[in-house]
Amino acid sequence: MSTQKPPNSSTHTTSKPTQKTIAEITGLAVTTVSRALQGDEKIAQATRLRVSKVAEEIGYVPDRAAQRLRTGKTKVISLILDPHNEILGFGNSLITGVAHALAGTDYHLNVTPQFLGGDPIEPVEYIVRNKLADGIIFSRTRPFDERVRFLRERSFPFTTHGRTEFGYQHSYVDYDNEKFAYESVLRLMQKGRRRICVILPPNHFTFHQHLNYGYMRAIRQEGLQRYIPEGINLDSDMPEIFEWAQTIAGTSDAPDGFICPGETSFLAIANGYRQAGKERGRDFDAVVKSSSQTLHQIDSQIDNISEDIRQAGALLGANLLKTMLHPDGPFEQTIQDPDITFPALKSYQD
Amino acid sequence: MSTQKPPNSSTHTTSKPTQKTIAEITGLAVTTVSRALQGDEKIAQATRLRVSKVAEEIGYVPDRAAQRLRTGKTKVISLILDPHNEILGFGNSLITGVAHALAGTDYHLNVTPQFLGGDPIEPVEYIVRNKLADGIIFSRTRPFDERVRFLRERSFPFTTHGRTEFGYQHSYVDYDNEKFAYESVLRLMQKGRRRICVILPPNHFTFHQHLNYGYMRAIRQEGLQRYIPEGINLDSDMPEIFEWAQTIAGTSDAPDGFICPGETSFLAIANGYRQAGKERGRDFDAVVKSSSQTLHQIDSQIDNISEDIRQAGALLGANLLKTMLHPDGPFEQTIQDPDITFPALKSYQD
DNA sequence: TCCGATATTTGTAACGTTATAAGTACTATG
DNA sequence: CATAGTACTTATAACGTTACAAATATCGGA
Repeated sequence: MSTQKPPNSSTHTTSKPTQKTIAEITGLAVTTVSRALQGDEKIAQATRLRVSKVAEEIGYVPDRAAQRLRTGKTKVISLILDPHNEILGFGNSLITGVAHALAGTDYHLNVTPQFLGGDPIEPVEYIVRNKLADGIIFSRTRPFDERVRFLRERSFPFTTHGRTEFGYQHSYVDYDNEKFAYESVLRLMQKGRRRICVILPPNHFTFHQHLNYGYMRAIRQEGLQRYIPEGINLDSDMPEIFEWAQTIAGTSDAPDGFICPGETSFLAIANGYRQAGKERGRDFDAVVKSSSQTLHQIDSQIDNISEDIRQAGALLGANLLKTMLHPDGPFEQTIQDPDITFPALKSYQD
Repeated sequence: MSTQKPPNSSTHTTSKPTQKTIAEITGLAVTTVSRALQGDEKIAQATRLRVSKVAEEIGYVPDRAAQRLRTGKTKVISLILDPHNEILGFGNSLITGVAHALAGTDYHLNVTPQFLGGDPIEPVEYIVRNKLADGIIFSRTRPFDERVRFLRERSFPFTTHGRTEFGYQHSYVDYDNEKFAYESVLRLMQKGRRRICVILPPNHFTFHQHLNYGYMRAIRQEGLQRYIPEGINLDSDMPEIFEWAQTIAGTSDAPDGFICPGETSFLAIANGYRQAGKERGRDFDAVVKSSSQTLHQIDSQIDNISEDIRQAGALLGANLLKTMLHPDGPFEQTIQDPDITFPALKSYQD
């Protein structure tokens, strides 16, 4: 038994296998291995098969840093999330949806936190500056969103959750908040409510406008009185909303119907009213927008209009992938239709 | 004016500045620039200053892919998050905390989703396999956690939220759930409650044991009857808990005190009891563990014991950084003390 | 003036991958 | 049998950074 080491034997002992390892095993050149792994048609099918089999056997995984350095592509999609509490589980649902869209591709999902109170442009600038991703997804879009402008100027691929009001187009996924608000008013009227209040998001968000339009359209059409709280919005802390609700519950023109585009605002309002001796179903009703069936199942009297956040995430991911594949293709724009399935009114006679 | 291009003129037009650009401007070698930027003491201070000034001016940012390829370090910390709804805003708080700990270092935070129902080892294996991070943080730790074993075997740096029961040690941050449960029982007794029920997490989690120990210690000490629901746990859906609560509320030995290690379980229980005609404060009381002050501020009668998740994140980040810096140093182990500050009992006479 | 010590800078190679251009072998055609 | 085409493979260089070894300059002392 010889202890001598042949001069050209590479010591693939425990070190991570690379294309070089595959090349040595198969006797091919590294270039061939690389192209075979990419599925290049110019490489004989037999070779491609052999290479991928060996790769599989030795547990080869491409070095993303090297790929990234060479190609300039990070193969990463960044999802920017800010910690608003509007809809329970919003972040997780969105993540799950995007991850679902990315499954099967070689793209990784990277979640970048948007700090409370921080400028929304910051994480975007940071990602572009350091080339941390090939594409960006963000939410809470504004009519003239700085981030959209910034990314457009640099031709950096992105998709937004929510629309803008710029003259030019871009890829987005949005929910038909106008319809949600409109239908909510009608539903509350069906239940005999006349003093209908809507909780709006801060007015710098585009979906503030949409909710407002839908609400006002129904209010005017039905000849009702507009009731939009001042000082309170969808992003207010629960205690703030709670206190406000408790206060107004005692007034003579207290609302008897609420449109809550999120669960937390509803919970705070219901608690505030209850503290003031008012009961839901008897003294007031509400239509709540939620992503899960949670609230609805706890109390079937709460009218629930669903916004499928997970689906929104999946659409955002798919739209972004398309946008990156065809930079000059059409803009992928999707509007989600509210799922309006109210329980029959007769059930209230029980 | 000559239109001829000197042979060696590099065209630093609009292309991204690199160390080479700095080298050309300063007349130094690329190596010198690299070492100057690293703050190497062997480089003259004057040079270091000049280099960093030029770098600043031309907007140089290091190419992370190149650094990563060369050094093998990703400079990324991965936080694995699963979408449990136990404590409201758990994920966001944890992210914020870790990000805070990482601010000022050159580490990036990468959030990896743990899919519901997926094997917890999967994201860990994926990260290690593809070398997507230098360190990992995860939560929901189990007594003999597969992930801990996996990472230990490979000497991959990590910190956990929650302890294990392995013979060997590792870095962690945990909350004193034993104390939380114990103190909760005492508090409910103070309020005159005797049939005290605790909602426990699934029993494969370590903090199930801790909560159980604390609860049982107090129960035995006070000579009470143990009340632990079957079929329901902290991870059950709200509707499930709601239904369970509604059912037991009607029984003769219905609990009059609840220990809820999370807000959602409390909300479901309170709703279930209310549906059965029972009111909190009159028919039952609860001690709730929460991260925000939300619930407590909505209703001051809810006794709240706080778990500072944001701080936990900051500690996890700090612990992990230390662990990575001193791989053979002592294990960083931190236990968070519950913040027990109940409102005075006399306030209930109002 | 020469020597060694100290301070500072530099050239070379490499991390793992892929784009480009260039090669080789085989087959069909005239 | 030369030639052109086809099918496939390969050598070379480069992405931007840093580790290592080597070079150069500066200075005090004998």
